[in-house]
Amino acid sequence: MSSIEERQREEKEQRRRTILDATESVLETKDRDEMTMADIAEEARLSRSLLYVYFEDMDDIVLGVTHRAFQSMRRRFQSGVTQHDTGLRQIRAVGDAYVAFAQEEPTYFDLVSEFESRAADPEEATARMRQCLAEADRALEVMADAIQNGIDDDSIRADLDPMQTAVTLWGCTHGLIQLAANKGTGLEQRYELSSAALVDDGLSFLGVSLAGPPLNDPTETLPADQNGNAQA
Amino acid sequence: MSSIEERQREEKEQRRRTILDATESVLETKDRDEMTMADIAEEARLSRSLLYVYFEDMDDIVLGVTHRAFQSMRRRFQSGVTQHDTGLRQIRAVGDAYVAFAQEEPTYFDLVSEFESRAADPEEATARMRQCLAEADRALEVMADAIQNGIDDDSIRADLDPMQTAVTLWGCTHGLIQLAANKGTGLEQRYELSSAALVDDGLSFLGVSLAGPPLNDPTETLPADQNGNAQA
DNA sequence: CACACCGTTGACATCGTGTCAACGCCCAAC
DNA sequence: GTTGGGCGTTGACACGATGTCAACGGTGTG
Repeated sequence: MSSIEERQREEKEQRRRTILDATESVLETKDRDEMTMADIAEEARLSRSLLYVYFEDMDDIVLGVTHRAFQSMRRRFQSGVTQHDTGLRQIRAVGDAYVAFAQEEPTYFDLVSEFESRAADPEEATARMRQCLAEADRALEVMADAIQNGIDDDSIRADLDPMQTAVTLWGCTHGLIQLAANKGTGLEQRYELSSAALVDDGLSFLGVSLAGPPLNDPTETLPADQNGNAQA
Repeated sequence: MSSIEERQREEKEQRRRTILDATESVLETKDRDEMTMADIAEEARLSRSLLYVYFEDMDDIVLGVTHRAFQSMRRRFQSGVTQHDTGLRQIRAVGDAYVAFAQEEPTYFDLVSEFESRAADPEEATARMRQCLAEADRALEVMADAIQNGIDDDSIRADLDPMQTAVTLWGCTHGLIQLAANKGTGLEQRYELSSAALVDDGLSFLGVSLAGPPLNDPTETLPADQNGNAQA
């Protein structure tokens, strides 16, 4: 009986994968909000009702694909880190990996974007949402580790908190790529700015602050914020 | 007859404003994708059909409110710039203004976020979409001017292209605030990072690169990208 | 062989959207 | 003052998408 249950588990998991695969296919040609349950069902060659057996609703399905997206992203980050020596180069490799991720898997990148632009309330998140958050955390850990490496090998200034800096870089890089991807064509023809150069130079720009020189008194060159604190 | 036509124009414009006002009210409690035409009509005390006389569809209405959002944002940017002297302080003021914008008018900020996350195809954009793009461009001009001021008064390094840097800062700042706003509570309890400190420190972090020192050879400290070019 | 279980499906009720014909009101002309 | 046309306004309709439910069929079990 265990083998039967096991087979049933496997078949169930296989069908789950089939649905997610179909959803990915549909998302390659259609936008997320113009995709319909019927589209997914047709692509998966299943009845529409069956989708509701394996997933709560379309949000749930999309979150399943989003989880795959975060996995792919984290793997790219790790791969980038392991190919470089100094911490600064490692964190730059993460940025380049993120750019490649957005270019080569635009569907995944869009899902990550959408996930990031939605509020994730503390602990009332759904199970599949938590999966995504966990994977995103692992990606952040990879970045924080690289930053710590940089602090240790002196390629990154030591007054930075690794995790806070990782979050900062993640936010900046994401915003930069998203802007270039969506408004890039418009910017290119209005201001003669190449999207590729924009993000590459942008990553270098961020790198300056990582290695850069707020050695002792940043308030001298930069106005402190309202609270009076200037840097972590 | 001109007075009659004029009155009709005014009434028409007034009704348009009424609809946009109602939409804003609804958006303060409901998310954009759970808002319905019936909600707007009820809030505006009009019949649902009438909405289609003044706007194409809900996207069109939302774009109208989005235009207001961009206007408010640009005004805040300009106001921030005029209150400071050096270019570096001006651009920092724009960042602070953006943070205040996101905090004090979260509905507007969400609309800007959504607009930025959608692809704006070159010249097949709708009229109201172009209005938003134009307003965003004006905001970018404000930033670029501030950066140019900084280059002129030596508070910002001179090897930066003002417009490209404006776009870069805009993307980074937006990504940073969006991340803090949506994932902030989660980050606070998992890593003891305050959202406010995250964005404030993040802005300072960006300021470092603006004033910072890639004076002659950035390729020495930073790995060049695939194309071999390092900085604008 | 009969029964029970589970995966699967078509059909239904509900809701949101966009359109259309019809109604009523205001102004102009006769 | 009465008639007619134009315009703002509305209820009703058709369509499409969603989520649920009862019913069907095949497989393993007693």
